[in-house]
Amino acid sequence: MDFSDYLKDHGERREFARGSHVFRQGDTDPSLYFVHAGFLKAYYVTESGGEQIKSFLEAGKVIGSLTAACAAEPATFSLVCMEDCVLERFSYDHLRDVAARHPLLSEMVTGLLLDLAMKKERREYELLCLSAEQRYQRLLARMPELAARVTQQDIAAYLGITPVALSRIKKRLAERGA
Amino acid sequence: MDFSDYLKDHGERREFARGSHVFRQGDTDPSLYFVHAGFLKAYYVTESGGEQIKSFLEAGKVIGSLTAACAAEPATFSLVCMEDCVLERFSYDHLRDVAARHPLLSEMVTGLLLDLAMKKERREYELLCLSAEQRYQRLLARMPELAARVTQQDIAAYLGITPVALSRIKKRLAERGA
DNA sequence: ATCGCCTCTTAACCCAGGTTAATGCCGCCG
DNA sequence: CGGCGGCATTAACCTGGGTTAAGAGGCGAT
Repeated sequence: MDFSDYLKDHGERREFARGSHVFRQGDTDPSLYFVHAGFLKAYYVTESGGEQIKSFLEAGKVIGSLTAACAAEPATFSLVCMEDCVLERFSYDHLRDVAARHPLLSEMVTGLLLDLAMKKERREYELLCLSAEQRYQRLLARMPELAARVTQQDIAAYLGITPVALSRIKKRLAERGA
Repeated sequence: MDFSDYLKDHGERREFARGSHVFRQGDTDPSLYFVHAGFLKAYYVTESGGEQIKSFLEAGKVIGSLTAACAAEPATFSLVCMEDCVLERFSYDHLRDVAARHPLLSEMVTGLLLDLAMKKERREYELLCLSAEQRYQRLLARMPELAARVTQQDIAAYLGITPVALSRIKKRLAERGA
């Protein structure tokens, strides 16, 4: 039994329209979601009302609130669809139960967590050690299709800056590059 | 078999003097380390030569380079002892092998990864959404003993700012608080 | 004791990014 | 068709943090 078998047996297929929320910051939805198709963003709302983007999710990714799924605490971020999406809903607790009897699945779970931890670590490095300009260039290198798919506002919110600052950065790069 | 049993059977006890490195950025040491006693810092060296601290490690924590342990790539950070340390060295691959036959241990491994992922996520949130001043206050709240154990330079490097900026922040807080 | 080294603080100046606001553009809706 | 709302860009001004440098303890070594 591998992950796609598990989803076939125990996943609940759910469709979301562009713009609709899967869950919101503060909700206690303990589900995880596998992205079949579509494109989503996970974002924090800061106390001053600003929106900062935690990550973009494309087909093939798994997403959900760790705090809600594993610690029974409210989600620290919101998840919204930027395109029409097809998700497969499942429960982390249930997956772990089943994985306990299926080595292949179990390996996949630790692989998932490992992958998540490494991604977060890379993001930590970028936020801690790189300038906004360097983060922008890395983002373009890693997700070249992103520029077409999302607004400058969202790219800025991912980088942790304002759209105004991003516009300045692009101008700087264009001048230096040309 | 639980984790302390595993360490007893398969861990290699190693002692490090204050100031010595366990591994350095770029090394390919695939080991993980359990901290028996002491205090360490994990830090990145940026291209401009600056030092940014990824995390502080106290007794009871597990640390190692994910990239080196799981992806056979060089470590992205260095690990140095800030006090004399006693570590227990083990291999992630081996632990996973053994865990495959010991449910308790296996649960402990996923718990470890989960804990790591949640910590990284919190740090990501702080770096993305909070000001240096807010990060400083949170750090004090979370690790009140830290101020005594490390220098202002290290606290600043953890926050992602310079010691000069940290000094200014403390002055601001003192003036506002008084 | 004193020298040297290191840490912390403070000040002066600089720069990246935040804020606000104006402009132009595009797409949508009536 | 015209109007309107959202997005991107640009400019002007402000602010937090970086940089450099100076001075003030603290402390171990000679």
